[in-house]
Amino acid sequence: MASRSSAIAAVALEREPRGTRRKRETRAKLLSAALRLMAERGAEGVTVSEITEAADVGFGSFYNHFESKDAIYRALVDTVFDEFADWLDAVLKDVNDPAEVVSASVRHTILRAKREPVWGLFLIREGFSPDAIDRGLGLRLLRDIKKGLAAERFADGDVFMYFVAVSGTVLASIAATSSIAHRFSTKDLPERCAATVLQTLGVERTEADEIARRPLPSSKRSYA
Amino acid sequence: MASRSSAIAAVALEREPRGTRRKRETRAKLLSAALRLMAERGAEGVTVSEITEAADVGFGSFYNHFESKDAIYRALVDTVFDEFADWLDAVLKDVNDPAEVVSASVRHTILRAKREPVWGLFLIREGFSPDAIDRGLGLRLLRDIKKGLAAERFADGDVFMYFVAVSGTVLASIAATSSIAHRFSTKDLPERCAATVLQTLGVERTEADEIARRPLPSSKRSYA
DNA sequence: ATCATAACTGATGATATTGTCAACTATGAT
DNA sequence: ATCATAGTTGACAATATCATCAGTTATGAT
Repeated sequence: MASRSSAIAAVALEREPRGTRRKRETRAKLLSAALRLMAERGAEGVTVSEITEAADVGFGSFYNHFESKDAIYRALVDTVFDEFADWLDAVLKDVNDPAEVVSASVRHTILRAKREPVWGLFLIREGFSPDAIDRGLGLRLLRDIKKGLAAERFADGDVFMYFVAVSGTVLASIAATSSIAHRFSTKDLPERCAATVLQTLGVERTEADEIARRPLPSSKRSYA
Repeated sequence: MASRSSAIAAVALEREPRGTRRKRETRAKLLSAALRLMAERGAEGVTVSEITEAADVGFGSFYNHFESKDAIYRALVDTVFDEFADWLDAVLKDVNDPAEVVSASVRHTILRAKREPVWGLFLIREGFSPDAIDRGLGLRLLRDIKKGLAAERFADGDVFMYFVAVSGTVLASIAATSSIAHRFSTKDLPERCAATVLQTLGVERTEADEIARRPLPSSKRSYA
């Protein structure tokens, strides 16, 4: 085990010099700390020194990687919204039924929010900001809804309303988990949310339930 | 017309001494300025001096009314979420059909967000914050959904999912208006959103469309 | 008209935050 | 082993923000 992991480390070293790795890790620590703090208190409510302290790096290091607080925030939005959309595309590239694509996307999103509450918090906090909808996750959803309509898989209807209904329902599901949810069960929330969304898109109730419970196409690879 | 309104003003003066009115107006100016600034930049991203400057009152006046930035923010949440819920209750008190209550609530909410974009911005910015769902608007919606289920007006289903679907769809409608909406028409958005929401609750499509287009019970009185 | 009270005001000192920089350390090439 | 380079670091000065307070103005009762 030890020899195996050091062999892996050796290979990694060969590909990526220590210096480069060190820099990348500092940047990653800053991004991760900023994600947590900004999700909890909002982008503006966090100071640079709080970020560097939480990341356990020197104050000055921040400015080696980002020119301002706003810059790290923008980098964060890119990471959260775009990288996850790319990951979804990779995981679901072989799924042909648009209904199943939407269902699996919804489930993966809610699952990740549950596994990484900070990620979920950031998603709901920034998901409605005017310049955030028009990005990775949103564009991807719009595309899938159009596909489903073209294939007559969804009931003939209003693309725009379908889009806001699906995105809004998913975000609200995640948000409600940490507020009123104490009075409700959130067991099987990914599946229940997927089923509700499919019904809104006009899929028959029993079929919606069935699709929402299918084995979830997944991946061993981490999100980013 | 002029004599009528000055008569009203005279009565108001009699009931409310100038001093009291002055104080109330200062407070109102502060709240209104804070609403605009916090909606645009987030609660934490605004300074007290920015608020007093925008409100056109002295810096020190702020602390006559609120003990901190956080205090004015909380007062704002109360205003936005609770007063509007009370207003909705007053306007819709004579409507008996739960489907029509939900439809009219949805339409009024979107209409107000359109008339007062700052109000809408604040609603979507704070509507998902963990302690904001569990307030006026949210509790009211929950109550109406339960009523509709008890009356078997909505399809038998998951109260929690119904709640998040309706609230999420409304918030996302408002949010999308100022982002991706440039590629879609938002004509009749209140009605389209109400119809979508009713369908999600299990109301038949043609009936949902009809309810969503009924004359909207309204009121001459302002919201607050 | 006079006065006590309530509300407003901006200057002030205390504190917090920012962005820069010169010194320091780790890295990897020679 | 030596050295140039890249990356890290915290101290520092400049600036921003906060909360208080003593002085001012408006109000309304006598």
